[in-house]
Amino acid sequence: MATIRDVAKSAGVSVATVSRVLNKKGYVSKESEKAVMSAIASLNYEPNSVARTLNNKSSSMIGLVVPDITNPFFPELARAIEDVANIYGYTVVLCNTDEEVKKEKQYLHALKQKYIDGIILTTSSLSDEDYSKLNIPIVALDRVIDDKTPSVFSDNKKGGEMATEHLIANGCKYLAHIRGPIGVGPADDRYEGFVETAEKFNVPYIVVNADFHLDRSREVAEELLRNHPNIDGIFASSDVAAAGVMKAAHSVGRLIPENLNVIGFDGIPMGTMLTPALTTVKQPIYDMGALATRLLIKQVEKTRLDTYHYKLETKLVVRETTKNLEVSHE
Amino acid sequence: MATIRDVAKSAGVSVATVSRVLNKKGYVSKESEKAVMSAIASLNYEPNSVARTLNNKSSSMIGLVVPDITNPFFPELARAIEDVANIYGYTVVLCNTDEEVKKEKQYLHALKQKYIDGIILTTSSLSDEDYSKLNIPIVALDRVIDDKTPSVFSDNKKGGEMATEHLIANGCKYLAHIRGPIGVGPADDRYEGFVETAEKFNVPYIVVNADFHLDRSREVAEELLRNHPNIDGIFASSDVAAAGVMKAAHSVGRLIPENLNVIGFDGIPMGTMLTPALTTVKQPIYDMGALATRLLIKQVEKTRLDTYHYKLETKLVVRETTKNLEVSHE
DNA sequence: CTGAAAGCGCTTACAG
DNA sequence: CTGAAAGCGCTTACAG
Repeated sequence: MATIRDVAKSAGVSVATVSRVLNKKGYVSKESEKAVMSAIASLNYEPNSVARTLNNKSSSMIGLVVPDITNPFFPELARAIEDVANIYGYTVVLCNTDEEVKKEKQYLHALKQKYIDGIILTTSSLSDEDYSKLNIPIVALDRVIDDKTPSVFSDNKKGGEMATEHLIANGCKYLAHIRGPIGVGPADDRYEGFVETAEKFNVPYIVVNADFHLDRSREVAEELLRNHPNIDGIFASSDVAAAGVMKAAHSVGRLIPENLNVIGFDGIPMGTMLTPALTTVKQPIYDMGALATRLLIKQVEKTRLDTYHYKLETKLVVRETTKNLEVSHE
Repeated sequence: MATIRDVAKSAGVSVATVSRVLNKKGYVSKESEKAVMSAIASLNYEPNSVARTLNNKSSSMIGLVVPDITNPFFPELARAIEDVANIYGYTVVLCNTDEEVKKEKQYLHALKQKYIDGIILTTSSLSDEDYSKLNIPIVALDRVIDDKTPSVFSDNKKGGEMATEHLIANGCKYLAHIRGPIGVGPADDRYEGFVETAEKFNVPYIVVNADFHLDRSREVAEELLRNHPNIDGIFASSDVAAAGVMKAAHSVGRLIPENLNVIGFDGIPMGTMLTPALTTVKQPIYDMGALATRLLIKQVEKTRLDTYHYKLETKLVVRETTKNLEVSHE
């Protein structure tokens, strides 16, 4: 492969001059530029990015840290991130941490060694100072780390309210919430939205704890439905949990939506694949990923951010697991 | 950050000696080694991987090229790849190509610039020579590129046979196959397995063309079920397509599995989330990814491969969308 | 067993 | 506007 020396020689100039035209930096006479350009073309020269990285301490790579790409919430996020990274000439390194501190540390470390330019964190097992000690631009996605770290997340509380209002508007008289993991910000916010709305409208409700996973949600939902057969509206804290609720309803012989409304949260593609298709509160997943990446790149390129925290709107997507129970009773 | 010079100075040796202990290469006296080790520890020194890469022309990174990580077949593959890459000290760069030649070329190019050590391809839009010209170790995953490129894939034909046999064993008298995209190897093989088995057992069948996507599969399945109401067993070429079939069945009022058996292919997690849970032919997705990565790393580290092409077994996973129709009629 | 030196392929003050 | 030289932080013949 041709190097910058080869180009310099072939163009009859110094490597410094070649470097200048490569980077469009500093003065270069028209003639020199021409000579360099044609040398580059004829030698099929491409600057070596590793050598550049070593000098610039910048690799044009960003790291994406997720708990587990297998969780259906993340692929779309990853796609968005990669898409906009690609537009700006960055490449993305994928890291699954399983929320393990050790793995996360190890990855952040490895990324730093590689002069990674920035990191998008969708998990945060470490302490704030661990992150700031890293001294690499970070954007928090689907969570908030601290005030100084830019973050992108959706309005989970309002989403919880929307879900609950929808159930109530549909005539549900006894609500339940399959709550996500306690202590996880988005899950807590959705819970709050649920509780406040149910109370605001004076509708009785029950909350049961689960995680975001299918099996656990299914179990608790089944028990819930058996013990409280008059529940007629369930808000699950994630779409996957809602799928578990649907299975539970099937087990106990409840018909969705005819005598049980179910609504999820997230808006992942799986929801459309269910039968009946899942009504949900959709987060703008792709937009979240895209925005986070833009913010990160801005930081990398030292552009001042005007806003640090972006709360994006969620949207009610009515599909087939909810319907107006009063109308249907007629 | 401390550099190798700092360590050398602090240990009272030359950088060459430090480098030797770092790489466990060449002779170093016990004493020098000790001095270096403690200098490393006290300075908290870590070798700079970019500088190493520049020298070694090896980055300890591998590229993963997928059409779209959002396709639910890929996250598990990506996870497996990242897991084993991590074990061997490699990091993975994610590239979505949308099967576009231009994007793929651009990525392969960028990866090469970064001295990427190897590439796993789950797509192959380019010509064989484009790949060999790259001159980077490659492993083909879920497809075959050519004889000299190691590949990992599952036994799609046999999988198709298993699916079909299962339907027949369940007493299905009139079969249909929702075929995947024509010309895509795995889809073609599943199709062949279906046709041969149906003919072998002399069971009438219909094949309709679709892609691997939900909507198209749903459409063709709905039309199929309307026009041929006596179809009682459908083999869909992917789990996502099977989800489409389930929606179609629901639309036309067919009950699964009571009077329509449905079986998918892939074994992605979504299948378990459906109600009823999807019977499927499971590919060993994680194992495929893991094996491909091991093969790639072997090549990178110049270990001779004894086998180039690995065809892995698929497995029938009976869940809730199939049951013996004859028994149920009693 | 060890060090001085060249080299990986760039970038960037500095002097002119 | 341009080039010689130092430097980014390592590795690796080579000579001793």
